[in-house]
Amino acid sequence: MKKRDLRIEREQHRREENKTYILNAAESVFAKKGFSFATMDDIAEDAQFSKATIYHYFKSKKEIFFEIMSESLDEMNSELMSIQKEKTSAAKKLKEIVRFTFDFFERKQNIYRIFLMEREFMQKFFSFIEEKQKPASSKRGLEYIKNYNVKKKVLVDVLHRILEEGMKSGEFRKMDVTDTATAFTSLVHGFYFTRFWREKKYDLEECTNLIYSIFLGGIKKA
Amino acid sequence: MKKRDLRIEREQHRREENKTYILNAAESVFAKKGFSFATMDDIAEDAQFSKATIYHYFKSKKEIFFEIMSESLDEMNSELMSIQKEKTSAAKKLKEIVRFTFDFFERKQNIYRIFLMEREFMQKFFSFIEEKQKPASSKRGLEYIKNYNVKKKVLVDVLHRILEEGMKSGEFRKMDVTDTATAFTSLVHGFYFTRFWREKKYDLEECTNLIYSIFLGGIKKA
Amino acid sequence: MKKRDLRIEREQHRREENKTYILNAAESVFAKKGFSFATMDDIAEDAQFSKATIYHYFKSKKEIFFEIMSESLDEMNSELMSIQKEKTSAAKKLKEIVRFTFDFFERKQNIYRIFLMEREFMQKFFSFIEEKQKPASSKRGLEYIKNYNVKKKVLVDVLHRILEEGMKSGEFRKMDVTDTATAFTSLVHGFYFTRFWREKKYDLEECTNLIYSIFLGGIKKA
Amino acid sequence: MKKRDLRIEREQHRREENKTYILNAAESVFAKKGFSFATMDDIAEDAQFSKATIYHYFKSKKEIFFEIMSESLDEMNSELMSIQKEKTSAAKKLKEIVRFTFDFFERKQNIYRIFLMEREFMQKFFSFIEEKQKPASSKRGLEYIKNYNVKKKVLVDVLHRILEEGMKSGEFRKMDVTDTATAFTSLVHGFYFTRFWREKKYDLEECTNLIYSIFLGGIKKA
DNA sequence: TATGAATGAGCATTCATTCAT
DNA sequence: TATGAATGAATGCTCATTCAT
Repeated sequence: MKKRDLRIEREQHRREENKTYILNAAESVFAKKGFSFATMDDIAEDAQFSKATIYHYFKSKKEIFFEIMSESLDEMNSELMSIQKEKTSAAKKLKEIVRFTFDFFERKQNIYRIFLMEREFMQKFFSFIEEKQKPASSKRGLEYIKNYNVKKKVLVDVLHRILEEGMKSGEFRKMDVTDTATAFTSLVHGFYFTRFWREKKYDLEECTNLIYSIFLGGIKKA
Repeated sequence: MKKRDLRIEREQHRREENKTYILNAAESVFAKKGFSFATMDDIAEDAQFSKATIYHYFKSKKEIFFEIMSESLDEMNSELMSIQKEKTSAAKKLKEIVRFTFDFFERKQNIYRIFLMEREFMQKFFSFIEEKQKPASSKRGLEYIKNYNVKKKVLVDVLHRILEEGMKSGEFRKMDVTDTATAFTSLVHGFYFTRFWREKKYDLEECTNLIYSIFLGGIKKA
Repeated sequence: MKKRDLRIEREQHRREENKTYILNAAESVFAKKGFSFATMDDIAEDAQFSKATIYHYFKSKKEIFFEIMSESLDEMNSELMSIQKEKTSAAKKLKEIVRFTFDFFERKQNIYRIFLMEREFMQKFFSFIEEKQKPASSKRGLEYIKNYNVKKKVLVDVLHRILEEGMKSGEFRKMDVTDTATAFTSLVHGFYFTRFWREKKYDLEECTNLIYSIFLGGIKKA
Repeated sequence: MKKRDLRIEREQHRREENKTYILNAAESVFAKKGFSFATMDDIAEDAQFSKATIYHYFKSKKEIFFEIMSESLDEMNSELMSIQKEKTSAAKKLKEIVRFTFDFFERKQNIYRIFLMEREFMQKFFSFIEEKQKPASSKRGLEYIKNYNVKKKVLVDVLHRILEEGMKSGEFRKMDVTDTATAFTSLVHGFYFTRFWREKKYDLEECTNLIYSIFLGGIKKA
């Protein structure tokens, strides 16, 4: 009995492991080539499996992509929630978020970029790719979006809560929380996005400090 | 002689006109479908020319895309320089830039998005698409990039000058100009990029004010 | 003006000619391999065009197949109608139909076989192939079927009219026309279908006589 | 010893049972989808076994198909021989054969259709499918064909004998037996084959009577 | 024995680009 | 100049069959 259980467990473990290999390979390929330029052959080669085997584990290229996005969001969410629970000032939490975000983006590279452009991407994704396919998969697309929106919500909530804390504690001036959160996100994500635009390169510490200081203090002379 | 000149001139004029038709059609198609999902057939249909004719005016899909980007940059540059020349405070100029940028992005839609993601896109574009093709076109790619960098420089310079003005005049506190310009660009572009992320939608005036106020004053309680 | 017209005409002629080449190639391939085993590569190779060119002329493998069936029906119909108009006895007309049918089948080979099994084939064809595709093409499928049924009707009508003539003229005994036509069709088509079953092979004259004699006189001793 | 025998017997029995399950499942799938559209996955799912298990019992999709055909032939043969042994008139035996055949076809549906088209199918089957494979399996194909021809012979023989009986007894007029048997088979099978062609549907009794009456009496006025 | 995993060989279809007129 | 025709090279996905446990 035990033996059997163990074997099944081991099998399942291997299955999970293989899925992970494929997901990693795919992430790397997507990052290098973007969604449409990445081919299943690329992914298969990178994962060292045959193309057909990839289809054993995932239904389609799309599914692989969504899986990657979903896992990234999970990782991000868990870290953000742990930052929010820390017992420090709101300002420090904001700074931590900036630092974590840059670090995370760096690790996740282009994947996260695609994910942030979402609506445009999704739009294209669903209205273009799916419209050409069986209506059945459209539903699947909607599921992904729903699932995805839920996860995204966490990120927004954490930010709102920290800003509220800071206003209550007097660290921050009273402002509309949503607007402020919007500006914060814009600044952080925008900094990452536009990084290739710049001549000057910033390391993690530098950019954290720059963003933090501008967001806190603005540029106006007191 | 004169007659001949006129004929050539007329011919050239027609040629320019046709190029513009195609460029407009392509812009609309790219905006709707993105670069890779847009097909030459789409563009040809939209422009009401045959596909082969498109190739009489442009060497490739890529060239069309670069042409569009290049023209957008020209338009942007001319406007930014005229803002810079205005005889108002640096703060007001900054606000004008914010407003113009949002308006411009709105008009250019996805095209500008692609353009802003540039390096990532270019990277993919050149290292990936071109590497598979005749080395000849790589040179062409480099030309595009050079031409493009020159135009981009204008944009950065304008910003630097305005910030310097503001610091000199005492409107802004003394900061590193490059860093501050970077933060400004990040905030503005980031705000535009992440717009699909948000539940709340902002109109031109609202977002101009929000960005301007955060950038000027920060969030810290004085 | 004339020149231009001629050129256009010639062009169109060439187009028609190419379509015919492809159709012939496809007919031969379908005949040899059947619908599902026939590949577009086979057809392209046989037609001496690139696969992509085939798609220039026809939307899909399916469309090619339907085109072939449709043209076959047209040919058959025009011949049957001309037989019906002849000024001979009903019995002779029947014999002519038998002869023509065998000859036609021989020329059209397996294509006609597929076409005769129709409902089974179509059923499979539409419910299986199409269900996997965009709903749009289902409509196209229906159009084909409608068009096809109309053409089929001609064949049935001709037979009915000849049998009625024969009964009126006293050549045939009074029977239900529909039933008799059914039996006739069954016998003729059945003879062709089961030909591979048999050891003994029949030439056109032999089988025409056999079928004609059995159908007219039965096997019962008077 | 005895124990061992029982175990082996039981094992073999189970094996036979499983084969039957699979064959039934396959028959149903082939009937619904035809040979090429039926996938081993379909069959495995229907049989509630894993695909690999199917391969434990049968060498290939082809083998499954031939097994089904072979069993059908056995069933048909045993019934036909029992009809031939009945002590009635040749005419009545013919009618019984018509009735049985329609009933049998109805039960076997598309399977029998495929089987009747045999040569065309086989042709495709062997010259096309097999030629691409190891020559070894070609031999296997030949075995199938041989085995199959033997079984088919029974069917032909029964018919010949009945017709001879009828001619001897004076029920039927003197005709070439082979030709007459050919016509009979053509009529019966043809009637079944072309059934989807018809608007009017016939039940078992109706079509038995129609075919019987035409075959016996022909359509000519006495 | 039974099965999940793995795969090679295909296949219909698409698309940027070139060619001939 | 303008265009219909032609095509090579992909591309996502499928499936009968084999393998390892």
